[in-house]
Amino acid sequence: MTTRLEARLNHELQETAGLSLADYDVLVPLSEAPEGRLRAFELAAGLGWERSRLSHHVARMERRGLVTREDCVADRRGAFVVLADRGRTAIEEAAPAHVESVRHLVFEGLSSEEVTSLGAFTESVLRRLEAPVDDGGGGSTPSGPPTSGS
Amino acid sequence: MTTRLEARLNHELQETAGLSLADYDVLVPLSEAPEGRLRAFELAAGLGWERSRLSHHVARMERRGLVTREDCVADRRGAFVVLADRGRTAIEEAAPAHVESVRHLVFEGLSSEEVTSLGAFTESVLRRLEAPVDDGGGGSTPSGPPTSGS
DNA sequence: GAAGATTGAGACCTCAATCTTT
DNA sequence: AAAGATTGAGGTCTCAATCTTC
Repeated sequence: MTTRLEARLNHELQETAGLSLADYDVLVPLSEAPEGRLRAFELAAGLGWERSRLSHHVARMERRGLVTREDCVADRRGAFVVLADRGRTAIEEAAPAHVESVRHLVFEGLSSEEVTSLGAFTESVLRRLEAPVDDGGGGSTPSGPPTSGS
Repeated sequence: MTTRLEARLNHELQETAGLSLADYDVLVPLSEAPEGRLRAFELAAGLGWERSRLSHHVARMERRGLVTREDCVADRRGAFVVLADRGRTAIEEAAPAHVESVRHLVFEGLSSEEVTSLGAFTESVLRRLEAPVDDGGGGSTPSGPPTSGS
């Protein structure tokens, strides 16, 4: 279900403003940041993305004129991702319809209690995902130290 | 959340039996089908996949010896996807741990009413996704017959 | 022409290696 | 050595042709 939902939202954004869902996810925090700039690692962490993914994605977005990259002077290893005019325009045009679409497809007809319990559910799954991997199926190792292998 | 959940399940399957989640999804219906054979279009429809996606994926799985393709004699346009021995072995080895993993990560601690209402939620979203796209943002078409076009 | 299937191009994501700076 | 970031390779998915058969 979530796969199809994302596909649908992706297509709507594509037709509305020529953005993918991933583009949208990148543009939102940028548009809310002071001066439309964020350090790459902060952006990646906020999105829960790998650095590498952000780097590739920003490269593609840069080619399309949605964002720019700038070197960071304070920490010369670092880089900023900066919202470009085209990016600002695109996100401002896309946002209202996208928000309404999510409301309609996902939240319509849900009571606020249902929304709350849905939120609690996703939180509980996320907690279990953060928890250390306890090997799931093997079963035969009683309680020894984790085998470092493979 | 679903993205991370899928990533986790994907990794566990990979380490358990060298399968991706998509491989698993293909192998399950095959292993339940008579003689381990299904027409490609049935398999695709059952999975909710595009034909093209299935074709690419089956090609990769065939290289790894998990499935085979056979021409259909009754309808010479068609093709069967056939479960190979390696595929049968892989799915039988992977299934128990995978099922347990899903149970643990997703359903653990949920009451049966919560499971029911979660199911109802996903169904209602799916229904809205099936429903004709009503254009979301434009708003200027009053109420005419649905435009037949794309 | 429509249905079943395949193919190639392009976008996307992950992993491991790499480079620079701290 | 560790942190920030980039790069290339390889797997994956979508879209738009294409091919064959109905």
